[in-house]
Amino acid sequence: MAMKALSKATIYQVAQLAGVSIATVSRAMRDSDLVTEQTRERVLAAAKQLRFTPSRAGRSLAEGRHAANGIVFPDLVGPYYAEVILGYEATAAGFGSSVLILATGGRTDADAAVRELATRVDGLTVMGQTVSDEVIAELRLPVVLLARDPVPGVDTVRAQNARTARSLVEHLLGHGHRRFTFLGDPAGSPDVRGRYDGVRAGLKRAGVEPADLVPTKGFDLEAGKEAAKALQPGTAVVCANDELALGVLLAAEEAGLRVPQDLAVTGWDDLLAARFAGLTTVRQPMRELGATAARWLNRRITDDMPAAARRRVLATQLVVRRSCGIHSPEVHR
Amino acid sequence: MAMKALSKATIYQVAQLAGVSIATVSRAMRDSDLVTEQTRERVLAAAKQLRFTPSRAGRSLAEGRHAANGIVFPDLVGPYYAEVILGYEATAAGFGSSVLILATGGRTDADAAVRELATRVDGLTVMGQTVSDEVIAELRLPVVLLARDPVPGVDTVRAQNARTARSLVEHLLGHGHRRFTFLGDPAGSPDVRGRYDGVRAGLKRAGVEPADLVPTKGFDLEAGKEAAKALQPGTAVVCANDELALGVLLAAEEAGLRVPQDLAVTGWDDLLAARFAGLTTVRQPMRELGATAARWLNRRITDDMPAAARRRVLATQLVVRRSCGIHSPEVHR
DNA sequence: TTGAAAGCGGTACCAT
DNA sequence: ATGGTACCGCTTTCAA
Repeated sequence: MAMKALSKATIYQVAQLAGVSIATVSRAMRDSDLVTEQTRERVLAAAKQLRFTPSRAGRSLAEGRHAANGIVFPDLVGPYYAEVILGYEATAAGFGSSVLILATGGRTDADAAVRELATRVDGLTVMGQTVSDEVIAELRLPVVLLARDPVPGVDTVRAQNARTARSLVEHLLGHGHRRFTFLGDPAGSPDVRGRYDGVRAGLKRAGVEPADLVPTKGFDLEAGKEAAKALQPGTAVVCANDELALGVLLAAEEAGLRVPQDLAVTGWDDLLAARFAGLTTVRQPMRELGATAARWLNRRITDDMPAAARRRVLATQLVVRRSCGIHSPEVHR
Repeated sequence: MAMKALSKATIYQVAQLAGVSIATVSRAMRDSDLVTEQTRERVLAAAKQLRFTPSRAGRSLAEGRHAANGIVFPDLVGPYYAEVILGYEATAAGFGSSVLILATGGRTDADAAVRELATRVDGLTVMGQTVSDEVIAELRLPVVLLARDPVPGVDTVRAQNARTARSLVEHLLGHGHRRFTFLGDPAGSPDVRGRYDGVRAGLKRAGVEPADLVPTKGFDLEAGKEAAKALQPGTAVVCANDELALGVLLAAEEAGLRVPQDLAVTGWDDLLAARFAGLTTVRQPMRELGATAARWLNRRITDDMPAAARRRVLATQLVVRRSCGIHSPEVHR
């Protein structure tokens, strides 16, 4: 007994079984009117019996659209990207759009992968450090940039970096810190560069000597621990993200340095771990970033008129805990 | 001047420009042989000039495959799923397969969404508590189950739950704990049920009275804090995951309870935060789970012969820190 | 080596 | 209200 039934049913088979044309089947399964209720029932019954599901490829070809869009990101390590993508997926789903993901991290053929992805979707959201502007420019479909420097004519959604970094510096200055180190590679991502710029601006404005820049090779715990070796006691270490900062915390403990007395440390992202490590950091609206990108992309795909490129910078928020300096009675958690 | 150039080029236009048939274009862009080097060059030049990229829909329809597969998961909150998906994507990419994601959390039409997804891919990986076995059974394509109870005839990849949970209990017993509470909803996911079963088995074997079951409505920090209200001092609280445990830790601190003296707490997942909270927990090979699923799915898609269903349980590892009880000199981090 | 043409599985226009 | 049919863009025989 062969399992013939396993092969997918086509619209032709449904039409035959229902005794109608394929056009009628197509209508019955989509348009409300233009088909007798009686006919529709017959068609639906046949479709059910055959377990018919319209072929996505056939549809896409005929409709000239994929009903899907993609998001390109560097990596998925740490909760940051995951949260962004979740916000993205949820919003895209609301528009009836499937989501394809592409992590460029650790890939040598990122450009090719993005081009290939571009053939499967109606639009693309491109995050941070993934592919060059050139690749993006030659993409022939709607694009939204996320956490990335703007490109003329392309929508861009970002989180506040420089300004909040300045606030962070001011807070540290308030603690009496005068020696600063920035940990992380500003060339590693636009976000990090923004944060670094903000730190420099804040120090300059206060007339304090510029921060030492200690580039890291990555943005994870290990990179932080490694980089911490070069740190001088009595320094305020502003880290590009929480994981680096947590690495520094670990290294400091091993080295017997007290935080914040011997070393002040701050992060960025407000991961769950930051709360338990007592790490002063900056919170970003991650889901909202993803949701906004998805919304804008959908608009680009749907709209006919080529509206002017939009840009938005979502606010971020300083979260003060104990790693940045001794605070008065208030308990920060 | 209309931007005609923006419309996508088709194989016909390339053929015309190169002065050959579409068949030749198709060959030139794929097969190595069967085409003169000279012809190929001409075709590639034309393709380049027109910025031609084969239509994915056209291809899929002709080839009868999508070169894509999907993964269905409950949610993306917390690093757990993100890690699994990252491992999955990386491996799938190695097979030249794109990845579509679908989060069923907070969706009322999960079944329909999964069915729709099934039309866009060559195979599907389905995680934990997302859709019913019935839906999976009626799917007419290769499926791999991840962190989910096996279904006859379907490949399943899971992480060790019960056994490590027993080890965890034994460790707690070693600390002298005799009153246990399990925090989390065993009905909420197969993983959690496995952990609960392991705890019960461990206690039963030791002749200790069964653990109190305190179901939570979710698996996040808030749920943990909320549930903590019902906890009695002097109890060992085994939580279904780290976030719940961290919530308990927070609540304990607020209530002035010392951990582990007044309350022993354990989690599951070994999130980054667990390390900083000193939380005893269990580490899972998250990326490896995803990678294995992707590998198996690819095999199902590629292989012709319907091999017997495979099952694998990946090992997990107890990570002892200070929340479970007072340890001797060793410092656990 | 190359071309003509038959699908692949739908959608939608044009008749009837 | 329904059917016939021309696409949608590509792959792959089958001939030449």
